[in-house]
Amino acid sequence: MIKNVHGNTVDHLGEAIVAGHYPVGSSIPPEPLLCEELGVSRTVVRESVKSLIAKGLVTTGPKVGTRVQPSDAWNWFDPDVIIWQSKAGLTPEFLRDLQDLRRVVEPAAVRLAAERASQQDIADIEAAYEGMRHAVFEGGDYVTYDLRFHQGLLKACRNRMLVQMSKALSALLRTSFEISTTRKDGPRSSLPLHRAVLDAVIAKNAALAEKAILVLIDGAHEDIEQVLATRKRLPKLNQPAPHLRAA
Amino acid sequence: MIKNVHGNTVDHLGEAIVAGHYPVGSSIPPEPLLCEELGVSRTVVRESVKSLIAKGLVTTGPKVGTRVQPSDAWNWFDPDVIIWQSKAGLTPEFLRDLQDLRRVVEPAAVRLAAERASQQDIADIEAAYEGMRHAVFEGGDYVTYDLRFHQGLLKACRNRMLVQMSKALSALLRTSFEISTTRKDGPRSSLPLHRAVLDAVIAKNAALAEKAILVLIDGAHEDIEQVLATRKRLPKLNQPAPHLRAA
DNA sequence: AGTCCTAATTTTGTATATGGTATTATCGTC
DNA sequence: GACGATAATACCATATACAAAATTAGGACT
Repeated sequence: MIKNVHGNTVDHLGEAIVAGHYPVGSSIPPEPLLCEELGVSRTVVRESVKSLIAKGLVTTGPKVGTRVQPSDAWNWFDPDVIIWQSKAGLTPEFLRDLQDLRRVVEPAAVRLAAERASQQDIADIEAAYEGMRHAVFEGGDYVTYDLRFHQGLLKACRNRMLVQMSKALSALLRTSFEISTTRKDGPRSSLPLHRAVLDAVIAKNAALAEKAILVLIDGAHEDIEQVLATRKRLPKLNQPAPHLRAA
Repeated sequence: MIKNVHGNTVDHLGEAIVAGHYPVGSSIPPEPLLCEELGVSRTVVRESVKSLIAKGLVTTGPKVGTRVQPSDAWNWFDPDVIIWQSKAGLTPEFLRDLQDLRRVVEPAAVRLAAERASQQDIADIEAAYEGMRHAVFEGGDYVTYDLRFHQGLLKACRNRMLVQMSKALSALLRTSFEISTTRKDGPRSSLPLHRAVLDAVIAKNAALAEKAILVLIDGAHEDIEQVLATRKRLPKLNQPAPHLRAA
């Protein structure tokens, strides 16, 4: 799990900031303190902070310190930021935002995919579907293939920005999929829905594909809400603060 | 224009990479070379490279050097990356991707805005519209208010991810607006279209708002294509290579 | 006593030097 | 000719020194 000092430091600081351990607008401990706190050199701290700046999480200035930016200032499509957010905990607001985004992006993307998908794109999606089917009936990693399915759809748009969004969505969807698939019959029941989307894309029927994926998205959201409702601990979980120490 | 050594170095390297000055998959000059080439210390180079890693433009490794990643690996929603791409030149592919994205995001966003916009949101958009009107009839910076108008619409969705997208789109739209508004009657003719969108949002008529903004988007795209057609120099401009030296 | 200007302090910004480590390539041996 | 050890390369990490900038405090003047 250990990679290098820099990566670990960035992750540690990023998680802490996203989790809200440092109040927004205020300064995080100055560099020397972070050094001995994390047991790394100042160079590493500085390079890590530069990475955080690049992701929009903080700003720096002489004497003013390193201030954490308000949450709507940072790059929500950065995979790292999304992973940190997922680790910090899935707030209801976060899930609602994600659901909005899916409903905005995926239907439109599927329309484009239906128009533009190449043979190779369709083959990739088909392979992902096969993986899902295999996982349901004979065991395997369902989530990975589910992700690949949706990524394949986004890739089929042949649009760099939508592909980028698929990368960001992947990090988002992984966490939500892992929740929604805890429903015992979730994967099995969603399988035909995926099939419907794929068939519509193959048939180049944009309208039908859009309709099919909307069913899929809303179903997944419903699953998540049900799962969250059953495992509900706190009605309001703003800072779940798992505070796991990254030794 | 000069800010600090780090920012300039990041910009310089970022622009060079996005502009394609370094072949994809190959290595950029090793750190010592970059130091004397840019006239900065290794510390700055290393911190800058860390920023580029954070934006997904490069990967590093001992001995392998700093390799530029394929273009579909970097964070296209990072404002910096988008600005660099805009500086490097607007390729037809880039404009097509942008047009796709606008058609995907903005109509859906306007639907949400029509449902959720608060009084403050509407007031902000109204103010932006007023700025546009003023710019048209009495002179002023049209593009800035045009941007603010569209940003206001995205903000009205009350969704952090869509807000993030509005930031990215802003960088994109600024360049395209600056092109499309060179058409003498462009702003004047698009003014009523903006008004129609805003009115539909105020009336909470989601369907109408969506229809109105589609007209707006397609009109803008048409303007851009016409302008590009008249100022066409090269049919294929992959690497405009302005190669401006950031002294 | 209040206000403004100046200076000191704190914290980040920049530069340089040094040793370590991992990867790759080359050379030698089997 | 193929495999393994060695050497070179380039990033990884640390330590130190100095500069720049902004805040804060103190002092002087009104």
